Amino acid sequence: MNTLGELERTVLEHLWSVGAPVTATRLRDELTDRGLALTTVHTVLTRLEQKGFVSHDDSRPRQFRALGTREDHVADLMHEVLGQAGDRQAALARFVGSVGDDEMRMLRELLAGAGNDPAA
Amino acid sequence: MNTLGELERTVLEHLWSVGAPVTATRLRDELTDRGLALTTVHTVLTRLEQKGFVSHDDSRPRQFRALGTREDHVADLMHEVLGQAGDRQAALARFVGSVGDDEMRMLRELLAGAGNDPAA
DNA sequence: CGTGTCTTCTACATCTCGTAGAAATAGTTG
DNA sequence: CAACTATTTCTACGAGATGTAGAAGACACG
Repeated sequence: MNTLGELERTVLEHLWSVGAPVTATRLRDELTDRGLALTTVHTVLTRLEQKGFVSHDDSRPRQFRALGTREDHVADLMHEVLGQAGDRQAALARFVGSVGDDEMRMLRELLAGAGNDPAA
Repeated sequence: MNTLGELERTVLEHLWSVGAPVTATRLRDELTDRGLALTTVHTVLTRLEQKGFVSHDDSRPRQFRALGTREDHVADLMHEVLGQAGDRQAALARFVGSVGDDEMRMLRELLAGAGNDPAA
């Protein structure tokens, strides 16, 4: 399922935050703290691509970009997780029951906005 | 995070569905399809215990039980996942936006029931 | 065409997980 | 209590995932 390693997540996180296509070199330079070799970055990017999180064009210094946003990804994961529950309603209930006040308000607004016609 | 292997999940799933403490022997017998050795079951139970999902008493044929329910677990995971989002609201929005009508209704009811005082 | 860069291949160490044998422990029964 | 059987704990190993990168191949530029 959520099969992403530490480094993979870090790299993907960067791609998400940058929001635009970037080169492997640039990624390596922005992750200086880890002192990674350029090839390492490439390997990770390739794996992320195989997993469907990233894609690259064929321009010379290859440009890598994330497919989808972090929020989309999180929403997807939430659905996957919810799918594991035997009783979805019970799980949702506990989830909703344990969100903070802020989020609770937020949810109400969101639900108010979404197609709110019981008899569509 | 959600670090549970296939077999680990299966066993935990069983513990959840049984709802009561069970012995390793019984677990092995209920998972006949996998033809597991009793020691394998023990190993898995031990690992699940180390991960905080299971506990056992010290009666002779040890009784293992799941800590928490499946729904609680799912709710927890949803929170963990949501925590990964940079913009929680955006993530929640996408999540809510992609739930089916049934779930949507369900959510409305849940929110209606929960402490609904905007100015507590 | 040579040189530095970028990309792809290949490799390896570590960790997790499935799986279980061997050894140690503890009741059970004569 | 001794022999036996059921349990539990230790230890191990193979496969797959992930972090990490060297070596080799492909390219553009002067």
